[in-house]
Amino acid sequence: MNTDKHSQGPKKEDYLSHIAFDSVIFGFNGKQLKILVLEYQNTGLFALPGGFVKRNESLKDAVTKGVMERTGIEDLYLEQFHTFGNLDRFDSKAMERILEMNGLDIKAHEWLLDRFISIAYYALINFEEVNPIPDPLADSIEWYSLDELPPLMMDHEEIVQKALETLRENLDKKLLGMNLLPTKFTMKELQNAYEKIMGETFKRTAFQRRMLATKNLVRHEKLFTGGAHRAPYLYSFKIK
Amino acid sequence: MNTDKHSQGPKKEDYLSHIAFDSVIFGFNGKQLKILVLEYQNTGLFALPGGFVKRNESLKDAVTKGVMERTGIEDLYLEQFHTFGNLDRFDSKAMERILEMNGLDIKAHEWLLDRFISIAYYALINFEEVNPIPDPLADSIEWYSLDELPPLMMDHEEIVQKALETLRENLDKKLLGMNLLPTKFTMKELQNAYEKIMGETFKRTAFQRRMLATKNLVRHEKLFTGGAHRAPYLYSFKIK
DNA sequence: TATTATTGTAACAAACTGTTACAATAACAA
DNA sequence: TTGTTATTGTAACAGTTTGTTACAATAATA
Repeated sequence: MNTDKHSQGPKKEDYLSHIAFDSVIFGFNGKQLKILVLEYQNTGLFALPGGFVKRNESLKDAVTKGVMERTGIEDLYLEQFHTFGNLDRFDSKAMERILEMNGLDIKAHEWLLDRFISIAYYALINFEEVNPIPDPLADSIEWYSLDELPPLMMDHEEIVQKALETLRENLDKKLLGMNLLPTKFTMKELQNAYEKIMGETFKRTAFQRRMLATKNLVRHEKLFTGGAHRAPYLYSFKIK
Repeated sequence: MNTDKHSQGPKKEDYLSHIAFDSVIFGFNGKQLKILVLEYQNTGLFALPGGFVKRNESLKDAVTKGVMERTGIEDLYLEQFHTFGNLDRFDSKAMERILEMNGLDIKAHEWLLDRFISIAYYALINFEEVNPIPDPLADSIEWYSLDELPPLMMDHEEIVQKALETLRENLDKKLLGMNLLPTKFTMKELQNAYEKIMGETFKRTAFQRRMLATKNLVRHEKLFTGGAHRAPYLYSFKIK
């Protein structure tokens, strides 16, 4: 029996039909904000990492497992932000091409060509801690800056936009405890994260005061980088 | 051929399997905040109005149509707030009972006993403008205050909680143009709506100043109610 | 010990919020 | 007409938060 990854795709009977998930995985390294995009084998098609929900697993578990398989990270910040259910959101031609280029039998995977409703989640991680792993059907997975995204298939660009909007709305409430930054970080790194996500700049002093006023930061030792200037303190988020 | 409403339920082939929607329909009349709850025929089971998505209609259209069928309102404020996908969220025994009590053949409707993922929306309407219409399978649909809800089936109480949380978070951003209030309303009615939704009281003068500062209200003529006191102005939301 | 680049805070002003006070009504009664 | 009562619309003041500028406190290096 051929167990090569190209010999068999997801089996219809294992999954809930018509239901998919997509994930917008935001990565930050103290300087740049990027997202993970995968490219399907020989098709020139770019897409968000996604998957299907097994009949015997919860939606949340399916997404957690899916994102873990791409990033290797088990304990990440995941937030559901929207479910996409337009009629025009599935492109059976593209899916057919992906199956074909992966040597998968189209008849056996016909259920994948049907209409899907997709529940979208975003994740936040520090991309320097991650070695992304491609989808079984994809041959590459790469970090892309938001302003240098390749054209994404189906409605995936709309999904990214909505993810960014939601992240911006939630930033003040939910940046805490998330993994976008290393455990300990400087105020400048935190400000960079805010600025890259919000797409605007902040005054250093006001930003510092606002962050400290939240009482959600713990101050640690100073960070000596070798620069000829006063060393900044390191901070971490309080676990609530 | 029997066309009685009890003779046939939704047909499997018309709908996307495993996908449902539920709606939390908030109503306000200037004084009280309520939601619509329906009771299934002879079962003692209470539930949120919901439905399924046809294969050839968008998710949004399905929900809009569903809510319209219960309320008669075509043009309402609808917002998707969460998708519920836990394993324990479907109770096939309850569904079986509902089918049975409606004289529907269980075999023919077996797909309804399977696992469903539900996309939840909330709607905002002025409940004095509405004559709720029961589900084909339900025998009553009634307005209930949030603090006097009957026990709801499955995870519907959790859905209501999450709807209320989301509504509270969105109130300042999205109260505008919604139909919770009549087109023209007094500042007191607006304050009542805010207080009932947020579950807290506000100082009259500060509330009035805050609302006027948003620049989203248009002032109209005064409202003479016959009360022995200065008459309040009427306001409406600016259409943006 | 001076120089340079940053960081941490203080100080002041401007904007926003909370609270109190009070004048301006509508309806009604004397 | 003129009080009386209940409620509404604003102004005034205080307290709090936010924006801006200024400046002292370092780390490394010359």
